[in-house]
Order: sequence, then C-alpha cells, then structure tokens
Amino acid sequence: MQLHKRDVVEAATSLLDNYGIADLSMRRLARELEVSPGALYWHFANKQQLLGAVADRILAPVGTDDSAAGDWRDRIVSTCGQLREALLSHTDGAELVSASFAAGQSKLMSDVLDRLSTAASEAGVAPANAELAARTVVYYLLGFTADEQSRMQWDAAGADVVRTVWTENPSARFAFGLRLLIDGIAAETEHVLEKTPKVRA
Amino acid sequence: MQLHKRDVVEAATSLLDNYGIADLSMRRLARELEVSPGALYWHFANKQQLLGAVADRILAPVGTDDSAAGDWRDRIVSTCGQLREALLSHTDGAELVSASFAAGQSKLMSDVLDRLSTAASEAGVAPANAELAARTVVYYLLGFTADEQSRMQWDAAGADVVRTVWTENPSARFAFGLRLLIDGIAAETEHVLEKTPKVRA
DNA sequence: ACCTGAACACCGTTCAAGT
DNA sequence: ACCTGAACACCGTTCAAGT
Repeated sequence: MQLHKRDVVEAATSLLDNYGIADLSMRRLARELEVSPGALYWHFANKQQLLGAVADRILAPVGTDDSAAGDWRDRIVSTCGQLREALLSHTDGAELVSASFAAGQSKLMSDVLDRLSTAASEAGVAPANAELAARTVVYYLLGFTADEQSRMQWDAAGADVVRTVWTENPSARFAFGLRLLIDGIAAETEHVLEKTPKVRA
Repeated sequence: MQLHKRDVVEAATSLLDNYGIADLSMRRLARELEVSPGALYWHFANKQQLLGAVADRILAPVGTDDSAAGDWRDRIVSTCGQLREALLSHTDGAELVSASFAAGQSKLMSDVLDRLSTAASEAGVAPANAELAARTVVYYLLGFTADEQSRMQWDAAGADVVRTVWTENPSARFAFGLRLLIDGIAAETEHVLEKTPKVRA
C-alpha cells in the first residue's frame, strides 16, 4: 500500500515516544515503515521538515478548549499550561518542539505565539513589543520544560543526585516563573498608563 | 609534539568560528589537529565534554569586570549584557552554550546562574525561588540570543524575508524582555514585603 | 506518481596494539 | 602515558532506474 504523510508522522511519533529523539533517524524510521530511506524524501524535503510535522502533531491538543476564555492573565496561564502538558506527553517533546520552533518549522507554535501576543496587547503592551513579550514567555516555557523533562528522564533511568529541591513540585516551580513574566507584563502596562516607573518596595 | 587539552579546545573554537556548529565534529577536529580521531578520546571522555570545554572558553570573558558593582538590577543587566556579547562573538555561540548548559557541561554557566540567584535574593525573592528566577532569566537570554544569532546568519547568507521588524535593533529588543523579567522579580518582592497582590493598573 | 537500490560523504566511539 | 589503525554501527541525502 501507499505511504502517506500521516503514516510517516505517526510512526515517527511512536519512535520518539519509545526510544527518544536520539533514535529518531530517517533510516530507522524507514526501517520501521519497511520502505527504503529514499522513500521518505518523496514526502518530506528533509529531516527538519519531518520533525516540524511531528512537532505539530504533538501540539495538536493545544488551544482546543477554554484557552480563549477569561482575561489576558488567564489566557496566558491556560495556553502555557496546555503547551507544557503537550510537551510532557511525549519523550523529549520539549526538545523536539524547541528545535522545530527555532528552525521555523512549526506552524502551531506560531499560532501559540500569536495568541500570547494578543494577550500581551490586551494587557497594554505596545504593539511593537507584544510579540517580544510573547516570545519571552515561550523561551521560558521551552527552556524550563526541556530542563524538567531531561531531569525526569535521568531520574527514571535511576540516576541519583538529580532529585534535589529542583525535581520536586515542577508545576509549582513552573507557575512561579510564569508569574514573574506575567507580573513583568503587567508592570510594562503601568509604565505606559502612568508614564512613570513602577514604585519600588 | 604532544596534544594538550587547551590546543584541542582552541582548534575546536576556530572550527566553530569559521564553519559553524554543524561542522564541528570530532573527526574534522582530529583532521585539523593532524591526529587520529581516537586521540581526542584520550583527553575528553566524549563529544559533550569537549563542547562543554568550548562553551567555557566562550564564556571566559563573562563576569571579569564591573558586574559585581551596583544594585541587583544593575548586576543582572550587566551580567546578561556580558553573557549575550560573549555568545554573539562566536558563530552559533548561543546554540553551543545552550546545549552545553542543558547537558550540565558548563561550569561557567553555573557560575552565571549563581550570580543571578544572588541578585534575585537581594531583590527580595525567597531563597527557594531565587535560583528559579535566575533560570528564568537564563532561559530567556539563551532563547532570545540563539534566535537572534540564527537570523543574523541567515541574513548574512543573503536570505530576504528575514529582515522584518524583528531583525532591527536587537539590543533594544533584548533589553525589553529583560526589563519584563526584572519588573517581574521586583513585583515578586512586593508580594513578600506587602503580603498582598500587586495593584493592577 | 511513487518507490528501490545503491551510492556519496560523512558521523561518534572503542580498543588492541604500538611507542 | 599517549596515540594509531582499524573497525563497528551508524547517519542524511541524492538520484538513476524501475513500476
């Protein structure tokens, strides 16, 4: 039978889940699908593009529910929560999406960026800075989650030394950093509204 | 003559500067040094460790001058400025340091983290959260700079479409995101001091 | 249109054996 | 102690040729 793009992406995702990003190679994927390596290049221009498709598969659940409701703070929190959850649902998910985002290969990651930008605008951030505020949130989220996930995997593999103050309560820790950014965005708003620097404690 | 660790790191750095991270392979490095690939494994356990040494070479200029002076805001700004400058001074510097940091192979990156943590503590962030605040800054810095640098390189390679609002005035854009984080840290302080949420605009 | 076979030009790492 | 030679087990990508 014919090989379809979506079969390839599905096989790639299960390779990722079962063996991790290091073992997600074009050759191994071809072997799994019982085709020759060259066959994949009929459907995808290169590996980056294929990984981008896997990234978008991982990100599919993001932004499907309530993330359009509430004020700008609620929307940032819920979008980020969904995004983090999606990344944590696949082995090396954060690393893969991070790489695809950096390479400009993930359409859905751009969508997330747009929604965060809108939220930042609504918070009162100047239009020229809204996307940057959104990116700041995304850089944090990807860095934090990739870190968290690699520690989890080390941990599951039985390495000690890793289980410090660091590995416990990752959701609360994640929320703390996100709060920092949200407070920063709110402060930026005040600059604009009050035309004066925020009062120091 | 004998091969020394520091010769290897130096050759690796010049390979990086001239050809980029994709061409920084153990085999190519060995060829450049006119030794067999196996020789490198006498001096370094693996490629990751060697890249960590290159990362620390890149980071050597960070924190050598005035970055211990001033209040906590000044110290964060100057440490981050020096760090970003060091990364931009080498082809793919941000990507390489980012990878080494994630792999826990850069001693100097840990030092930077410590200094940012101290600054955050001084700002009034609770001890348990100070390192996290520092990490948030580092995740932002690495994400932003890697992005900036890859655009610069695309741009220098003659790609258009890249030169949008995005590529202009990167230092001002960097400062904006950093300000967001600093304001967020300051707001966190207020929570602690006033024991009440920050007033909304 | 879609895929195979085979090649090209590489990788990181190990290790017996040499000096 | 330090390095070579050679091997092991892989990579991503291309492309003439087949169906």
